[in-house]
Amino acid sequence: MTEEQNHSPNSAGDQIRQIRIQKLADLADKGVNPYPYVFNKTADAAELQDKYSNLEAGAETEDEYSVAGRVMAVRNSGMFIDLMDSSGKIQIFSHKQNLSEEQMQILKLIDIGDIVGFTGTIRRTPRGELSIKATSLTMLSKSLLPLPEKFHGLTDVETRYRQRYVDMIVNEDVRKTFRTRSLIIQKIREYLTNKGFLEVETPMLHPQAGGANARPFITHHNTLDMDMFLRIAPELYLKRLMVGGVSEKIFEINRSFRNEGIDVRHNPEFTMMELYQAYVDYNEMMTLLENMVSSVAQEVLGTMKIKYGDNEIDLTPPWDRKTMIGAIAEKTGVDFSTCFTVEDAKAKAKSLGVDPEDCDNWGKVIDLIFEEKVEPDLIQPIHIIDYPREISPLAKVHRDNDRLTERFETRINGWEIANAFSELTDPIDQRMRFEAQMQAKANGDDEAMPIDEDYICALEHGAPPMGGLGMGIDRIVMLLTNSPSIRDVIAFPTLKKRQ
RNA sequence: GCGCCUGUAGCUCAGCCGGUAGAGCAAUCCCCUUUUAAGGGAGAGGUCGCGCGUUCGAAUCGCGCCAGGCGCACCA
Repeated sequence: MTEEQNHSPNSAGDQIRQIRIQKLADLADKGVNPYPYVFNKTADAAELQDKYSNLEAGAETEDEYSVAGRVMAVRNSGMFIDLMDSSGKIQIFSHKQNLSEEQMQILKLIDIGDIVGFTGTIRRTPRGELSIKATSLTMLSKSLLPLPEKFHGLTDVETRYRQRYVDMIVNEDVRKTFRTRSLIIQKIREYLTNKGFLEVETPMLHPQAGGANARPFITHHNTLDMDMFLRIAPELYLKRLMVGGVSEKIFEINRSFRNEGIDVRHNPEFTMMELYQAYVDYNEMMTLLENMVSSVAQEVLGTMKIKYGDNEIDLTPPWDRKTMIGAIAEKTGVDFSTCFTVEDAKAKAKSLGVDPEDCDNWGKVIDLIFEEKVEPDLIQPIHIIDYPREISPLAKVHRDNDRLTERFETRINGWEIANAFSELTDPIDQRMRFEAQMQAKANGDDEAMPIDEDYICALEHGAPPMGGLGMGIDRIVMLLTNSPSIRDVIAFPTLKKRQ
């Protein structure tokens, strides 16, 4: 945001800023660089709070430390300062007995929001607050703009997202969420590398968008003079790597982009983990997923029983498994395993109060009924298995039923958090699946996958049988941090440009 | 894309059956000087999201636009 947008001339904000710019000049007059290069910090706030937790009120020590952080509150004309670093807070006690006249002058120029370093001895005040009795102070960064109010903080949702740095300064919960996000991803990485998976990277710029049913972002490469697509999934490239055989177990954690609606569970760019393992099927993927997610929860939160909103969710494996058709039969009493035609399926859908108008095949009808009748009630973790062939163009046909595929989607709290298959490795079948997608596209399905000739070529060189799994990282983070919106777990969520 | 709600000082909010704006915090100056939402005093700070209309007069009423939230649609 530019200064012009943020501060109209003569506004209160601009006055505050002008006063602080004057303080920069005052500091310069005293020979102080308000933006120096280094500071020798010797302790974190939390470290000291922990180390001196048994120090009695009123006790003084000779132990000297240098701390640094952001000034969050000033009391008694600067005698007491709450200093916050990324670990926590500690109080600074600045008395004229302990500071030079020059230092006292600089103290007067400190504002809430400045980053300052203090050196001094540890004491606990008579009122019980652990403090650094300052013997020197160092301005480390003069802030020019005021922070939100100390009591109510920043609550305006738009400002929180647009100026996330302010949100983070003021709201400890936000900082904590992003630390937890980082830890979750680190633990997933650890889990997979410990199991022998190799982390790889594949292109984000694709000549055509594939690997999922979604509308892509289109961009243009000038020198090549060709349109390119931001990837909607890494899937087809990861399976090319499996053909190549760099490793029999690979994974990628990175961004995908989908040009679709934005809501509490969708951001145009989002983070997915996809993994592939040779010589196993989707059953192994279910086991791997539930073991991985539950152990990550255990490591990050110390428990497998998590709270999300009003729900208590138990991630302890094994998770429930139901076939899609079985789950529908259980919920509605209608058995689609003996229903073979689109017309028959549509008639059954209507009898259940579901409108199947846009469904042009059996599989889509089943999927629609599942979404409307079964999905909303799936709070506890569950693998929904054996999806219809028509809606699963990259999954191997089910070994016992050629109308279905060996595919599952895992749902937690009603959300799809993972999608996995026994990967389709038969190049002849894959070509037919792509052709069926092209037919769907011709019939108006603008999210149908285009045929990827090079991918088929890769399969024609021979891909090992393999299980593959995709997992939405943002949604896992939402669950493990009890965040109601995906924007709470993405540092800088996509927002419309201000005009 | 559709529906509902929101937008007033840097921040958090009043004011909204029309008479051109208030509080607390932050900031400024003074007092106080072992406080912790420190305290006391004084003064300052505003194109009331933007535009057009109705009206003698609009933060307030109407229409349009912008931005955000929630729900629906699409999707992971």
